[in-house]
Amino acid sequence: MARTKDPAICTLLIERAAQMLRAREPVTLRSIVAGTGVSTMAVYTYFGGMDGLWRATRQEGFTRLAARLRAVPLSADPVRDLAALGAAYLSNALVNPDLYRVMFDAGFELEDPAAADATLHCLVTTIQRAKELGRFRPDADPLALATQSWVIGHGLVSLVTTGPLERQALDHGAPMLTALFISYGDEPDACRRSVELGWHPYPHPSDP
Amino acid sequence: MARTKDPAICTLLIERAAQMLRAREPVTLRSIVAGTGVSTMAVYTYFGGMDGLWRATRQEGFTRLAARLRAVPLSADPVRDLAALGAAYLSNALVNPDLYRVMFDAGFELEDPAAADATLHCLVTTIQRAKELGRFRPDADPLALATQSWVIGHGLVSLVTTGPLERQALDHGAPMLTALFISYGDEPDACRRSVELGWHPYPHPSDP
DNA sequence: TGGCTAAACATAGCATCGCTATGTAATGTG
DNA sequence: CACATTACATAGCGATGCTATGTTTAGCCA
Repeated sequence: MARTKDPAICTLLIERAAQMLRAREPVTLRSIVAGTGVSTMAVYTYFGGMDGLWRATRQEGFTRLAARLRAVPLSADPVRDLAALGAAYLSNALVNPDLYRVMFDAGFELEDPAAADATLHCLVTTIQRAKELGRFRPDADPLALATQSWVIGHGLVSLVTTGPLERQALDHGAPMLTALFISYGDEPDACRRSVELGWHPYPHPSDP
Repeated sequence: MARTKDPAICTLLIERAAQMLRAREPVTLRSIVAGTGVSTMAVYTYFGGMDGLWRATRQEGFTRLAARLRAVPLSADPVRDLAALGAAYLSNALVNPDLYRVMFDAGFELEDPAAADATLHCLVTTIQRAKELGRFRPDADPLALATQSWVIGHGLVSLVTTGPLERQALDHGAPMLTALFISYGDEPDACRRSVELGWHPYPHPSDP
């Protein structure tokens, strides 16, 4: 055989793309490799072209999202945790809005589709836990509820980051999730308390 | 003065852009004017560049959406009508998914912002009507409920058209809207009936 | 250990992109 | 009817993503 690909360069290019994305600079083939010492061909040997680099960047976005969701401290109250997970979802998207946009760009394809499923599964297990504690109806479909929570989170983030809604509109998340959870059988008063406890809609300034 | 701009050419260019968008062809300056007899400069005299043409296309998207919402037949049941409006929103986005994507692209700016507000106002008036009939609580905020309905519709459409969710996931719209309306005070059984009556999630093959 | 092979990487150039500078034709007005 | 102003065509510029080609380096086996 011959030389082996340097994984450091691979992550360097993705990191640089994400960084330029956040800086609102145009992400072009030549601007990415400028200053790194590597040539434009690296993008092709590593990712097969710009499309591949966008795909890898999308994957990076899901990786960061998964890390952020995994960092949410879980409690004995799964409904509170669901709200906390939703808030973390919003927080992640607001910290890297451009990375989030790339994640859901046209031509949605990942090299590792399990990464996207993992984030949903994170919600599903928490919903399952809520069911076992009798917070939701026994016949509640965890995947359906997880999907509907996702729809709310994505709808909010998407409309806020692209402009039509003000940042303050994120506050709608709490009552919307509350309405959704109640429709799945949770007791209204307890649900409101739990969601209020878990809901922290505004992002930390930190950015992992 | 001198020659006056030909509005026919203006609409022709927008129409062509929307058509190429739907055909999944790359929308480039030269490909747009190819075959029309007009030169590339027309895009600059009419729209000031490609950005202006995208902005005009975005506006066209809102115009079509408004027409579709206005075409929804209203009934004596405003909650039914809300569901019908939501379904029409989904229908419009599914018929022209690429036009819909352009509408909410980064750099959200319209030459006529009232067009976007008009669609929301369409929901607000129906919600107001529901309040007057006692379907929602007297202290319900119509704009908040309209915004939250929008979030659900946009979240669904966005996740379905970009890939992560299957088309069948649109069925989540009805229970989500039901949960939302109930949280605003509607009587559960009546709400379910109304939403079911108004909900037609799948688009007509026609495309105005 | 050393030579062969294949993969990683650099360089140069191509087609095409959006855009602008410049020239021409057409139209409304005095 | 002549002029000035605007619409539109043509040509070309810098920059884009990508590819063809050459060079260098790393791994395998005799």
